Amino acid sequence: MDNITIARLLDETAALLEIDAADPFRIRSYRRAAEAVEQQTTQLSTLVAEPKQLLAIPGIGKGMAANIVELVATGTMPLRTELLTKYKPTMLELLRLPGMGPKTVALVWSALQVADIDGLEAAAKAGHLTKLPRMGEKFTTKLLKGIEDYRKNSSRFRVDQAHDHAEKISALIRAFPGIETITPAGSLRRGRETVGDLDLLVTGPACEPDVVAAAVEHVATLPLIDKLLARGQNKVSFTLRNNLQVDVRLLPRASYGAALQYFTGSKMHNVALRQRAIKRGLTLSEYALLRLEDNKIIASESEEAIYNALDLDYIPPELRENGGELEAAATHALPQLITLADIRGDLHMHTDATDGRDTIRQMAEAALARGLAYIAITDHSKNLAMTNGLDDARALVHIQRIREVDAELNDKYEGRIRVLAGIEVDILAEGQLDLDDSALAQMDIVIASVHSRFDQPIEQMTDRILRAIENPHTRILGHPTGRKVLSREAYAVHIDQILKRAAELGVAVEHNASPARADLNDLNLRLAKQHGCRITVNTDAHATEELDQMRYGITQLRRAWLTPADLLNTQPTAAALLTQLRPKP
DNA sequence: GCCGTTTTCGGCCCGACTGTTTTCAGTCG
Repeated sequence: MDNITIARLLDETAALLEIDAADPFRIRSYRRAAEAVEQQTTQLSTLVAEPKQLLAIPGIGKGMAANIVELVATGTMPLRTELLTKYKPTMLELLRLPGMGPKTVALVWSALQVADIDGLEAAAKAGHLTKLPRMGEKFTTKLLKGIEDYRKNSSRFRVDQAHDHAEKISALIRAFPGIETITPAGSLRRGRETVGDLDLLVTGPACEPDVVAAAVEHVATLPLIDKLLARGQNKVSFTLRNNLQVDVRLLPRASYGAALQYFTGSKMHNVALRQRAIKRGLTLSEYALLRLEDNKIIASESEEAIYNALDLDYIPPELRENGGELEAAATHALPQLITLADIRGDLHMHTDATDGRDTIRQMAEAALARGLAYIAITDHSKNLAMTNGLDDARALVHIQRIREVDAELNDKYEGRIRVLAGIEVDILAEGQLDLDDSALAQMDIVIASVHSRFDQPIEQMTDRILRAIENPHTRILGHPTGRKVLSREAYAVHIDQILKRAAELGVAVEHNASPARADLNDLNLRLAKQHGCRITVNTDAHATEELDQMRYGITQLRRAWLTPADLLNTQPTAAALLTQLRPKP
């Protein structure tokens, strides 16, 4: 049993305890243990013979160590087994629906014997829920919408998770001699926020037709395969334990480019490309670009050769959506897309002063190691009580500390990294910020973000954000997307008004690189560019390694055709950046 | 259930917002 599975089972147990109305602190220790297990780099299953080593992990005590030993030995543990006799495992899924917490899940179970999503939907439609305490018309409507959204999204995986799986699988495949290149294709390569399944294209000497069978055998017997779906001459399909489907194709060098092009898509881009080929007397397939009259191979080894043979500049995968990229490539008018190296600073991150894990200095040095020239430390303000958010007094002490670290590092690294002092303030219901102007006046960067749910009337939410950006201290509007309670259409109207006003005021709009916030980001970026907004891409990191999430932000920016000039934090220095922000009042 | 001790048990991140209330429980961040 691997750490991920142990963590999942502990987390599930926590959820079941919640439904069982157990001691909240006991629940929390199961959650914390799950997190701790997930972060471990060594497999705990190799440590169970030495429980002392388990106890060394913070958050794992005697009881939890016994649980882990039991899990590894038997696949389950007594508490979990006991809870599962009282409740159904499908109830865990109900907790993922908006408005459904442990109390409500327990209620519909005891009152209606409803334990899964289909049953809940039926009960809602039949009007059975309104008979229950605290559940009325509005709740039912919202719930049905939530179920619809959940079904739409639950079969897809977030890009960062898909990326991690791709890395893990690739490492295992690469262990086979004669494998040289493994590239994830499909929507992952195009930089979509979510992917349906994972396409891995593999090539190298071991993939040539006469020897490929051995490599196929290696792939079909990988240890992480849950269900083997299909196994052909050069293709293996399987699912992982989390139901992610993986298609691995082993291809000879000669047709690798054509295959990469074909399986990267998108479908619409490929259709348009094949039409272009036919007009030129050529035909494009997953094997090669051929001349129709004599089947002569024109190009197949590389994507560049294929695009060039069709009189096109090379089109980066992120643009392949049939959204004008073919026309632009034909006239040498493709934009010089932003790259990770263009990003010089990151303006949104947290430290151990609130809900981050690392110190100001650690964050700064990690940023320097990633080639950044400046960062802003922007911890939470007091309204986010659960994060230990800063009140005015603590915020002022904190920026004092930031300035000290900035001075120290400025000396130590000769100005190669600068640390700006900031705060991420919360936007309250009436649109006011939750710290005093006198404190905000001391900050280099004030990010105003909504943290509550987007389920109040949308006009009210729009109004709330508009008021917040009118505050002259607001320099950046943080992660404007909220949670996915809104329809795309309603969100478009809402964000359009906000971005228009932000552009007028000179308030920058944040593109949050964290994949957890990726919903609706494409709309934000398109409209922001349209309105001439200043855009900044930030990680919102809570630990040093989360600074690496910048790469996901970059692909989304590339998908929106953004160039370095479209972004604020491509400015070379902190001083240059500050001149680009809305002036302090 | 974990932790750090006053080594035996008390403390453990808290407050805004919603819907259905008629004074608040539940969810969420």
